[in-house]
Amino acid sequence: MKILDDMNPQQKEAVQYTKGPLLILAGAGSGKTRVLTHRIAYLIENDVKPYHIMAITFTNKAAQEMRDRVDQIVGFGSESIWVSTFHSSCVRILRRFIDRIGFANSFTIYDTDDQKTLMKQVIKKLQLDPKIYKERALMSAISSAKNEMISPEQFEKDAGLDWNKEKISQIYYEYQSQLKKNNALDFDDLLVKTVELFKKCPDVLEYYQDKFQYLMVDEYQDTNTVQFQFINLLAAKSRNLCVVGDDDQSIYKFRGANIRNILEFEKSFPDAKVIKLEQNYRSTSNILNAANGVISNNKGRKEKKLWTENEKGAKITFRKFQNSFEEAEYVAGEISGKVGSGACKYGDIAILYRTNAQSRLFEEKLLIANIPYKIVGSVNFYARREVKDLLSYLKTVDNAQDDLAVQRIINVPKRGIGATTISRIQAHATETGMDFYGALLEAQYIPGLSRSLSKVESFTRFIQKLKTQAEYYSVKELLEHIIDETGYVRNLEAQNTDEARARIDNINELISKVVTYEEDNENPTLSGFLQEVALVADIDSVDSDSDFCLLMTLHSAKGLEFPYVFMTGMEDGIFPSYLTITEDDPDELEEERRLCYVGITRAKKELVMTAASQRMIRGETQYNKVSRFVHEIPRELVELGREQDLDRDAFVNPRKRYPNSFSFKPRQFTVTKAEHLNYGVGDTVRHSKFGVGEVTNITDGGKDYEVTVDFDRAGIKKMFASFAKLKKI
DNA sequence: TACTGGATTATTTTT
DNA sequence: TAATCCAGTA
Repeated sequence: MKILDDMNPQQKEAVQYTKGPLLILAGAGSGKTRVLTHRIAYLIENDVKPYHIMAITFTNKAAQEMRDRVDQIVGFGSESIWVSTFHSSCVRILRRFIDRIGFANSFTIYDTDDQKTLMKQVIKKLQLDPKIYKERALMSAISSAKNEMISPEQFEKDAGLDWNKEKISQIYYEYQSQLKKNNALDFDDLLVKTVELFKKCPDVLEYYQDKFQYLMVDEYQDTNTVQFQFINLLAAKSRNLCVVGDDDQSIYKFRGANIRNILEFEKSFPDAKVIKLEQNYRSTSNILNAANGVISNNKGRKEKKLWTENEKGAKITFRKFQNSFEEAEYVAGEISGKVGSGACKYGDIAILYRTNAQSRLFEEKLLIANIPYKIVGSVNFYARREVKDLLSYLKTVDNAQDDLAVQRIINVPKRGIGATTISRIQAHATETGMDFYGALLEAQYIPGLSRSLSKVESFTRFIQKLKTQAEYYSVKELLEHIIDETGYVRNLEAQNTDEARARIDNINELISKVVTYEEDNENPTLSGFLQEVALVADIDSVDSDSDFCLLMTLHSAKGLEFPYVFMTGMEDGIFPSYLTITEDDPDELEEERRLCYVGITRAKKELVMTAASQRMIRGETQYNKVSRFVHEIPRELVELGREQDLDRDAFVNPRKRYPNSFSFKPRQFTVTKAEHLNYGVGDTVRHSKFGVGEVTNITDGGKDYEVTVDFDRAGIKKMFASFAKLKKI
């Protein structure tokens, strides 16, 4: 049978063990995704109906990949398998049944931004001092409570006489009641409400238990208590539960992940079969040994030893720099060198860092070096201001109960409806118990609005008109109509700044996402689009075919692999983070170490680690030592620039530099060449970094056009057309 | 009501 | 550093 071809004995066993609880302890790069996909294929070949199969992955991207791969093996039938993230599975269930626990099925989903806004309103409403009650802290307290399935009632009981906790429980109550009033759920609620639904409505639970007779959970080490309950409830009847995970890769404790879920799986399921996948197919043995060296410093792991038949490969490169600018220049230089020499393409390379803020410098240097790159994470596309504004219009049209959306756009663009007016309307809404939009509709009965009344009325007229149009317009038409009527893009155009242009680009991107959605779905609806959009992560849209260097946090890199990996900012105080070191909590440090392990094991061929002895952190210069994790790599596996780089507390001579760091010679690029350029010699063009300049020369380099531009500010630059994205002006 | 500039403050990681 | 907040002004 071809499903079992090219599999090692453990993998085969995992694929064929389909009945009863199964724990697959899969080390990094041991082919667990392959096992999962082949397991699904195996089930289908053995007459399990695809709609009886559910697989939960960490990202939508992983889900899509899994589906594609199953399709390839089985040939067909993958569409009716549920492959999705915890959150999207829950949304799907709740859309159908949440009315059974008192919500409307058209509920909206609040992202972190919305939660924050709502929390601010709660604090205000309860007349608490925002200096003492920080929304961030409150949100995380409530989120942890939800992850542990603690209701406001329970929270209050647990608080006992603790005055502070008692206060938080009040906030928690109010926060939940506001959500309910807005017919909204936050991310955590998606899980909590689903479990609640299952518990309150046994018939619903039974329906899904019968439906999902074969369950698979990927990245099991990162599940939290609610997720654990969700899975347990679903699997309780069939007991065909297969979980795959690696305790060494558990990196989401801050999000409530409970590592005990995997460590104690055999306690919850005493009859569980355990299969270990310990052969690594991904990395060279040097990389793997470096990873093993680091992770062996952790206590409380499941016993396992990863090994590989792969060749030794290059040593781990470690370079230390005077400051973070040089670090970024070095990385850019190395990338130019590697790609220039034909060793690899841009898409083979990833730059990883601990915090999103670190991406900025790399972005700058890569841009100057003319290296195509993509930043994953930082600000989620759908969280950008212009995108959220437009989505809020759509949400208002779709579900006017969502007060936050209405309030967001009521004065965007400026309509002369100010804070005073809004709070008058809000007061009226609270008094009468109606939602904000409802209050807007009867603005004429609200005293004290005077001059703004007409403005409010013209706003509601506009929205009401949109609502009518929504019935026969496509989502794209509706969106374009909104953009046009509000003059959103025209306003941005008038600003004529780089930032405004970037925003317009994002809006166009949003329109094309709408188009894609409408093309891909048989029954595209406004609600459907909004729902799809609410749960996408930035990583989901990363296309593996495109030739870009990827920049992302170590967390985002989980589940991915790259031939060449740069782990940057390897400094105590950055990674492991300052907080971890100062709090002196061994558990926290172990989590950081696992993160380091995840980073190292992303690399297939070469791993480069860099550090800077001086770094600007929020306007302050910090001096950091080389990360302890670097020291934990067996010394013989590391290739150093200078011997003293690894000496602890070594003094760094600022004059000494690396001669090979800066090699931006013109090179062949492996990018798609534009058919023709929409500018020519003599035209004035704009570059996102260098500003405005005049094109002085264009040569056809075969794979791409090489354009020479004389910039007003930056001087003469030679660049490749497909990446420089010059715009004629 | 809108806008400006100065002060303040926050920082891990994300579905 | 960068985002956000707040007071004062037009």
